[in-house]
Amino acid sequence: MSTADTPSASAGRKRADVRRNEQKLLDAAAAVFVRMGIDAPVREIAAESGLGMGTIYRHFPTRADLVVAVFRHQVDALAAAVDAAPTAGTPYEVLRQWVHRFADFLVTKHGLAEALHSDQAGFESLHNEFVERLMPVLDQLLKASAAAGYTRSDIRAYDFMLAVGNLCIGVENFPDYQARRMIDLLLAGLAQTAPASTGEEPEQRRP
Amino acid sequence: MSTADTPSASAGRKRADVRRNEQKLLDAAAAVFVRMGIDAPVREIAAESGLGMGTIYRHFPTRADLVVAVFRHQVDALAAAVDAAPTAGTPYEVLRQWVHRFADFLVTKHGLAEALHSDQAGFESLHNEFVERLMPVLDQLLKASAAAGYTRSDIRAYDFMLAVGNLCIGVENFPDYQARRMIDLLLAGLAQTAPASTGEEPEQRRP
DNA sequence: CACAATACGGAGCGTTGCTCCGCTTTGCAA
DNA sequence: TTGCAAAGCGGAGCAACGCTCCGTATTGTG
Repeated sequence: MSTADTPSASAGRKRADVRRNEQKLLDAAAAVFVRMGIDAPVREIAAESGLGMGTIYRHFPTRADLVVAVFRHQVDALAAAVDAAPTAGTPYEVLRQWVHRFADFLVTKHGLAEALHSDQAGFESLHNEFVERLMPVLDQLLKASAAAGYTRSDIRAYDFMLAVGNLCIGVENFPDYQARRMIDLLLAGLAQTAPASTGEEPEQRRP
Repeated sequence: MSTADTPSASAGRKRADVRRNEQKLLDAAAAVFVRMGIDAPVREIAAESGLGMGTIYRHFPTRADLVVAVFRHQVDALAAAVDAAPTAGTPYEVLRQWVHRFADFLVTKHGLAEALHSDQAGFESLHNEFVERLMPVLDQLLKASAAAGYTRSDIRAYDFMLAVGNLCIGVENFPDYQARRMIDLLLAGLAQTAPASTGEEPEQRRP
């Protein structure tokens, strides 16, 4: 549990009830998202939190903003993961592992992947949040892998990120669909030299 | 224009007004889908057709059924394309071209790709229609290409079809996203031998 | 031409995301 | 402690959606 992060965004001098309610909201939303998925009605979150609709919408102007807030620290963790990783293999392997972690994150949040690419009004903020936080990381991984000669260098991080996100769509509704396999296929398409399934050749120079 | 197919489904002895209205509905729906996308309100289609809500829902129990009916002949054409094609290259090239045609179809119908993988109630029929009609074709293409040694043989048509469909999601809302490139990447991942960007080596035996 | 069978129309239901404004709570200053 | 603006809260209400229901109109056959 403890799904929402610290008092976080704007710890600056706020009324006590505001901080308290923001936390309540984040906790309630997190619980409801787990129980009913990202698409849960706002009223449900209001009920869970014991607060009113108005309160929700003052704290988070749109449903998407609430979603962003709930998952922000997990997105941060994902963004930070690239530094923390002790280079556990070739750049390609590092890229590969990060992509899978990204996919796991999307898949475990019911409906997140779908929402990310939704045309629903207001959901651009969700898209933007992900792009802003995660694309630089992916770009870095892609460039490193390409520079070391493992993968093509003509693939934009933006496209690749959206693609991976897209491939995660439908895992819930169509249990037969094996998103992981398809992500691996995409990664295989990226590799330009050896399949590099087990990176055992650190003979490439790295920048 | 002429987006709806023949009197088609159930030409069997029906009241004249029924046939007439079904056609009106299909034409109106096709027009509205082009103008406002797949997600257009049913009321809009009712207005366009000059008919009432009740009529729509008697002919097509759910919005998804209407969508299926409108695009059925295009799906048929896609399914038939594989036979018509005079084997314009290696099996891999044939597969590749068909996949791109499939993608083009999805992309040009605003919101179709999204709807295909939606969890919205009633939209399973859309999914099913596509899987039933198109998966056998794709399976055949995949098997042919694999048998000729061009591509991996461990990829299921179902997964691959959903993946390609998924990659088409978001083209409308995020103009920067290059779905085609990502589909090519997936196809590249499928190839296990040469990149085969221009199939010029017909030295593989074919069954 | 009459009349049963069939189909139509659109008001209405339940559900959404989001807004609006009268009422309550808070925390500083007296 | 207490008074009182400023700030925040609650939930009825609005518009839009998919879909249903049933009184009325249309059809085609005896």
